[in-house]
Amino acid sequence: MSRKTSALRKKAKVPAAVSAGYRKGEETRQRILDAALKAFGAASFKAVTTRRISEAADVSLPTLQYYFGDKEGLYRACAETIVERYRGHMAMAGTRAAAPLKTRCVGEAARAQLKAVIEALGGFLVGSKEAQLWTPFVHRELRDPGPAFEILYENLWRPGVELIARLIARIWDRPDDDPDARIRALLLIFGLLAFQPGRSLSLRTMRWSSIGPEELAKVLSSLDAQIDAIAAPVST
Amino acid sequence: MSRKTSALRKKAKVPAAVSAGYRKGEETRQRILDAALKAFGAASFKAVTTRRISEAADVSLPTLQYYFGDKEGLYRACAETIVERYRGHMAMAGTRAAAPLKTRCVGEAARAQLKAVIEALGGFLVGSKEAQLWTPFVHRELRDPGPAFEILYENLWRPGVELIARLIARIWDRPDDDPDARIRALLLIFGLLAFQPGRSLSLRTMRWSSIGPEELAKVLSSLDAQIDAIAAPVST
DNA sequence: CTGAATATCTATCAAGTGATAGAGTTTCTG
DNA sequence: CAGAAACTCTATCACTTGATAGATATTCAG
Repeated sequence: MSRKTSALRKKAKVPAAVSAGYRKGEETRQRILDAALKAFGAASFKAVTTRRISEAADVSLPTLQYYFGDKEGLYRACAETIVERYRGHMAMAGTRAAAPLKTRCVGEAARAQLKAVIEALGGFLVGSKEAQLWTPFVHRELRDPGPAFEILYENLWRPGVELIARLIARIWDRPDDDPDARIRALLLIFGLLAFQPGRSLSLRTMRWSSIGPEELAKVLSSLDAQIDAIAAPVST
Repeated sequence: MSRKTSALRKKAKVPAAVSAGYRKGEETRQRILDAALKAFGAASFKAVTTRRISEAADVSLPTLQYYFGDKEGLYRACAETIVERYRGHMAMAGTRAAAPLKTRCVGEAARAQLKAVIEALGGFLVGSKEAQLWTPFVHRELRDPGPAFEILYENLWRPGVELIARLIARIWDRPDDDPDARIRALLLIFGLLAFQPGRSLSLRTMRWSSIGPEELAKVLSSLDAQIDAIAAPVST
């Protein structure tokens, strides 16, 4: 009877795998997912072939279909996995960051919080080995929306932007959904993204050979300066 | 004998077309190029099929090979075309912007220049109908380098970053190649890019239905504020 | 230990892809 | 008006790709 684990498996035609009773191929499923994550991180949906993934995962081609229905299902599963793992990674920083929103922190307190959030985000994006892998996937999908857009937008992008926009709004002592704060948040985040999705460009521009703690520190310092300089806009 | 027009045509096996003496299919070549530009703008290299391009250009498949050798040649030709047309579009702003570098403009003068450049760039990226088309192409290629990376990097990215970095350096009265200025330039440019390559994300975030003159003005206003806030960094 | 559910494999398919061969058609030079 | 060069087309190939069929192996509850 094999009940589907989580969400509906695309066409549900082959709910397959990871049933209730006994499992063992769960490991296989994970192996495939890892290979897919790496592959889709490195190239576009079309450019990645299911065959190569199956080879990397050391399974036979049909095994992919068995576990994920079709290529798109696998792709979607990757997005879900990223969201899950991201939550794990940012748990600490996330808690530390979401809290002050409930609190009545404004002005300088918000500014400090914002710096902390940016630092955490920067540290994750640049420092984490896994992020290195997902980032291309996430941004490729976000920039030209595909089957996984909604998942990533709702669970990664939106919460992130929302958080930062609110903190900026608090610095200005404005309502949480202030449009100017949103713009500012976008500018800030995309700036940071220069050093991850845009890493290859930044490396060349800066004549760095890699972005380590030292380089990251310089970037964060620049971002801090930018945050320090955030003052209430002239008009709305 | 048909001598090749410009650069070596990939394998030069089929230098073809656009020879010296008489031509007429130059128009066809252009038609193909336009179709390819649009196609490669909308999807990745792999995702675009030469057939679809040929259909859009209303020619037969082999015609593409005749003019551009192979798919990659066509792709490269697109990059070259973008560079050319970009030069045309930014001629005024470019001249207006490159001049002050020779001049001994510093401090506030440089700041004003920087604003002008950003405004010009923003206006082009968001306003121009063509930019709408190229931007995805350019950034996809720049973010994960393909056959056209060098062309685009050297002719679009590098000059742009260089210009802006220098202007920032002048605001600080620092040497032209100041690393902090470079970082700042990257942050600034990527921020602006939020509203073009990252357009779909920004639209959703801002709850805008499009980015017209009104929206652009708000973005530029925010960028201006950011430029106004550029003060010499604490340390190097 | 047995048998049903699960897991995985070896072909094999049908569709689509980039590219070429080679024959016609048009276009301009002399 | 030749006739050579440029242009464009109709097949057709060789190959890749995602997916399925159907047999086989594995696993675990009882």
